[in-house]
Amino acid sequence: MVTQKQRSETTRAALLAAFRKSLLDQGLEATTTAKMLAETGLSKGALYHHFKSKTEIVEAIYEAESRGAIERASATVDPDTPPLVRLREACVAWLAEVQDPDVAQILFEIGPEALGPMRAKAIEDRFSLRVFESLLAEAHERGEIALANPTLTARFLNALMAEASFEQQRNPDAPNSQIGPVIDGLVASMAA
Amino acid sequence: MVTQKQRSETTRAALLAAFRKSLLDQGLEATTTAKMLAETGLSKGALYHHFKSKTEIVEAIYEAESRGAIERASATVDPDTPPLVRLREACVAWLAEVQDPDVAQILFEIGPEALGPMRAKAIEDRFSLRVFESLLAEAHERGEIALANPTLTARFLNALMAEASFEQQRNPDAPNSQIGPVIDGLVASMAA
DNA sequence: AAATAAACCGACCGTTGGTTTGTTTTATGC
DNA sequence: GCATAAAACAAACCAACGGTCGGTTTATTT
Repeated sequence: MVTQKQRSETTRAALLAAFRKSLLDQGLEATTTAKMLAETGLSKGALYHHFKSKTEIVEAIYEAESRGAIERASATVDPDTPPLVRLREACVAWLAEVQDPDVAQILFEIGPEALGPMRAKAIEDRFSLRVFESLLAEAHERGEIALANPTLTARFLNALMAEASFEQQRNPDAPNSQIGPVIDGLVASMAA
Repeated sequence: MVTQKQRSETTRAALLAAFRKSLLDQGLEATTTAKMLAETGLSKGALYHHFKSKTEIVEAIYEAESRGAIERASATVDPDTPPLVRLREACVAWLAEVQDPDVAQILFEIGPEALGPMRAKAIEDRFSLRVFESLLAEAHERGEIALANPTLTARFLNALMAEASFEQQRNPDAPNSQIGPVIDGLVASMAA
C-alpha cells in the first residue's frame, strides 16, 4: 500500500517534470495544462489540487532552478579564503552553472515572462542575491572593504552577472568575459 | 473630407492610448482587447487591421517608451564636452527619465512580461544601448580610453542603469545612488 | 469498520485572442 | 467622372485555454 505523501510527491514531481521539459522546448504559451495532463496521464483535478494556477507551477520550477544554481556554485568555493576571494569564486562558479542552456532559459527567459520581472526578482533575492550580499557584508565586517551599501552592491553585482551570462550565451567561444576585474572594479567603486 | 492616412492614424493612436493606460493601471492580463475596443468604440476588425496581435501592440508601446526615454535623455547633454562626460550625463538623465513610474513600469515590467526578456532586450538594443555604445566608441577612437569591448561595456552599463532605476523606485528618497563613480569604475575595469 | 480527510477524476464554463465574411469609405486608372 | 481596386472598419463566429465543481476513489484516524 502506497502512502498519501508518496502519491502526492509522485504526481507533483511528474507535473513539474512535464512542465519543465515542455517549457524548455515549447515555450510558455505552447505549454498548456491540457498537454501536460495528457503527458502525465493525470487529470485537471489532480493538477489544481496541488497547484492553484499554471503560474504557480512555473514559479516552483523557477525557484528550484534559482536555488539550485547558487547552491551548486556555493559548494565549489573554498571556505578558508577571504570573503572577497570567495565572492569572486562564487560569481565565476555561478556563471558556469548558468551556462547550462536549460538553466539560463528558465532563469532569464521563461521565469520573468511568466511571473513578471518583479516577482522573478523577488525570488532571486532569496537565493543568489543573499549569497552575494552576505559575502560582501562579511568582507565589510572584517574590514577588508568599507562599503556604503552592501545590499545595493550585491544588486549591481547580480545585474552584472546576469548580463555576463547573456553575453556568454551570445558567443560561447569568445574569450572569457574577464568578469573578475569587473567585480573588483564594481566593489571598489561602491566603497564608502 | 478626411483622408485614409488620417483615419488610420487616429484609430491607431486611440488603440495605443487605450492599451497604454490600461496596461499601466490594470496590468497585462486584465488589459483585454474587448475592453479596449469598448473603450475606443472600435471593432475587432479595426484592431486586427492595424496590428496582427495583442503582443504587437504592447511591442509598439514598449518601443515608443524605450525610444522616448533615451531621446529625451540625449537631448539634455551638452554636445561640446568629451564623450565620457556626455556618457555620464546621458546616464544620469536617462535615470531621471526612467524615474517616471509609468515609463518604468512599461520598460521593466510590462514589456518583458509581454514580449519576453529577450525580445524586449532586442528592442532596447536599438535605442538606449546604441547611444551608450556610440559614446563609448567615440571615447575609444579619441584615445580617451582603450576599451577591449565597447559593446560589452555598453551592455554592462545598461544592466547597471536598469538596476539603479529599480533601486531608485524601491526607495525614492534615498540619497542619489552615486551612479557616477560606478560608471567610471566599470569603464575603467573594462579597459584593454 | 465507520468516519474523516486527502488525492484524484473529468465534464463543464466563461473568457480570451484571433479569424472570417461582409460593408463602407477613400484612392487610383482610364 | 466613372469603374475598380484597396484600405478601413464592422460584427458574427470560433477554437482553445485556464480554471471550477460535484462527485469518486484511496488512504488515515479512531
